[in-house]
Amino acid sequence: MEQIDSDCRKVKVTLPDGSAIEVCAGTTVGEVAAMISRRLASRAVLGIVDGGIHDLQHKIESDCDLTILEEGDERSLDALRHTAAHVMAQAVRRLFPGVHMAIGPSIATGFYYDFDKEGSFTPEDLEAIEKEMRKIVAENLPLVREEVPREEAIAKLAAAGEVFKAELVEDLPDDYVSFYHQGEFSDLCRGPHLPRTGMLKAFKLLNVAGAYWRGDEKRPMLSRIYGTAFPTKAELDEYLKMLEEAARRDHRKLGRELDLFSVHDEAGAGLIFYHEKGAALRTAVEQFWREEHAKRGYKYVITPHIAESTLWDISGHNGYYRDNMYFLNIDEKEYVLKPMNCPGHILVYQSRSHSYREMPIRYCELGTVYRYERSGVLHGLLRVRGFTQDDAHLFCTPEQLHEEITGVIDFAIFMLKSFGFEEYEIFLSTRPEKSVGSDENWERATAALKGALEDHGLAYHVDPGEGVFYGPKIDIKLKDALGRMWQGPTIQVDFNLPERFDVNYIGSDGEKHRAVMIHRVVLGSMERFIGCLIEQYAGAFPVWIAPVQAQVLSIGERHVDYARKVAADLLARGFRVELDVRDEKIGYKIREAQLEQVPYMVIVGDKEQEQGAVSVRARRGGDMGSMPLEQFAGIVQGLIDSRSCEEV
RNA sequence: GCCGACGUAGCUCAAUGGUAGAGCGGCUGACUUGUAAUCAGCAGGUUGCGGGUUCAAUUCCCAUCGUCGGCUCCA
Repeated sequence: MEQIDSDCRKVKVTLPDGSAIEVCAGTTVGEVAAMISRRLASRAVLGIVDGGIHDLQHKIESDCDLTILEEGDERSLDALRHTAAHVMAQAVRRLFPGVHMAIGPSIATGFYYDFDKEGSFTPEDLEAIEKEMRKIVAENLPLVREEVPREEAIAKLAAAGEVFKAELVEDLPDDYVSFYHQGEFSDLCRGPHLPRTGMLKAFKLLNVAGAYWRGDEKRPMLSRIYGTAFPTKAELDEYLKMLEEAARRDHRKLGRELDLFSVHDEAGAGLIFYHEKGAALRTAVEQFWREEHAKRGYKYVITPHIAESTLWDISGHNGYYRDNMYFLNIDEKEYVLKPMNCPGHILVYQSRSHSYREMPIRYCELGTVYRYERSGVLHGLLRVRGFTQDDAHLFCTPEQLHEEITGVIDFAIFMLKSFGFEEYEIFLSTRPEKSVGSDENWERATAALKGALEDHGLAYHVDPGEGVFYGPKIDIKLKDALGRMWQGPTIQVDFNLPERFDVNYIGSDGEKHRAVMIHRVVLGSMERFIGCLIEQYAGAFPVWIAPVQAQVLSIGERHVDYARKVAADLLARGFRVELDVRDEKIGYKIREAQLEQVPYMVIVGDKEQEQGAVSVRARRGGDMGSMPLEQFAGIVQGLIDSRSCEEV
């Protein structure tokens, strides 16, 4: 144990095991680690001081709880990646001296750094940068924190031409800002960081991309390099393997391989053509959707795809949504290809008056809408220009709002669960600065949304002020194979359209009252949902939605008639069945059906033909042996009825 | 839309300025098949589309459409 200077001010440091040591005020976290053990000193990377994460060079000035984090600790991952970002920036500065740095944080999957560079980085540049990074790691430079007065920092950065960095400091409220130095490199940074560059063991630069400074398209376009880093090579390799695995699950790849859908240059970007199998999948989902809506008191309506511009003047879309709309000119009149279903549903509602006794009224429609999306954002099925919303509009009294919202959230969660989605995130967006509707209504609706989430015990994030101008909303975001989030179900309260269209009901007092409207989708859109579904199941759909539920395979020529009979029987029972009587070996046919992820292969040869039976092979379980056709049909029907993800 | 990469047979990918090739798939034939690929032959391309440079362009340049990775926005 180190000698403690007896006349220093003593502070008590409590360790996780409850023991405490006394050290002089000003002792660093790293020095405390060294007092505890030599091993800890060599492995320590960071310290948690009273819950806050700090560098080893952080000075302890008062009594505190301290946890020393060792290399590999999950809680040090952010710092590790942030350090990797600095090392990358240092490498870039060495190789491209004229380049200025913007911002370089750690992110959920790694880190990035934005640079202002003439031209952009090439893949060869990335290799060179990575090589230089390894050199910097080998140099094992210590990262040293320095506090600098704000104004001095701004002057220093401005003098160095680091305008982006200077701007960042301008926006910081503190009197002092911190810099981290490693060798010849220094960077404005809040920290914390690993103690030395040598502790960076496993990293990889992944790709380059353009990114606007501060995400603002009016500001300069910077070059962003993405990379990732892990405590160990094994973890990095595992992550890279996961990326490869994700690429295999990519719905665009599977969509082609499984013959589900396509897009065509001739037709235009972002427009989806469902092939027979994709359509079968979608139809299965839709059928379930319709049944569940009927059960919950929704009434299906059908509205036109185009409507005169005047309708969109009333709704206001012609103003604020115009950039996203497609227009048609017919007989010198302007028509709009509908970007939303709401005005149509309102017209249905408005076609006669409604009593409070009828409320709530729930109209639903699988309504296909078209929205202009900028070319750069299109993405397979997940972001398209023509899509079918699984839409519904609920008209209710203000008093019914809470119950309706609760019902919708319940419904949305039920739908996600039915399709095996367990991972999603919920966002509640509250009133923005510019909005319509009374304080009372906003409060009531926001409370209803919040209350419904809490009733369900659902964790959610609040996006303050991120609501739409017409009302608060809940968004549920689904993850794709790569973990990117896509908005699926959404529930939006609307105070605007009821005003614009004068949507009302007759109350018990015989007077007209303003109805409240809820827009909601419980899947999102069919396109996006199907896309997520493909990735969710990696193409191996549960039997109840599988495009082909069973494929009948004949062994030889003399079994063709029997195979046809079996297939016809299964078809008649309502199953989705395909027949393969090609002149091929059974192994070949099985392989093909297997690659297409058909849940059940029904194999018929001499034995089956004699016994009037079928031999069943499951895509997962393999050979299930011979059984009467009736029995097989029963198994499949059972799985369909229970919407089971498990297979026999 | 912006930044960058990419676009060759249905699919996956070769061909770095000199007449475009493979595997899989497709078609035809032979084999008559028992639980993840039988063999042989044949067909298939105005190299996304349009310009330009060149004696000559898949290859170099420009423009355009599309795809991919991001930025921004949204179901």
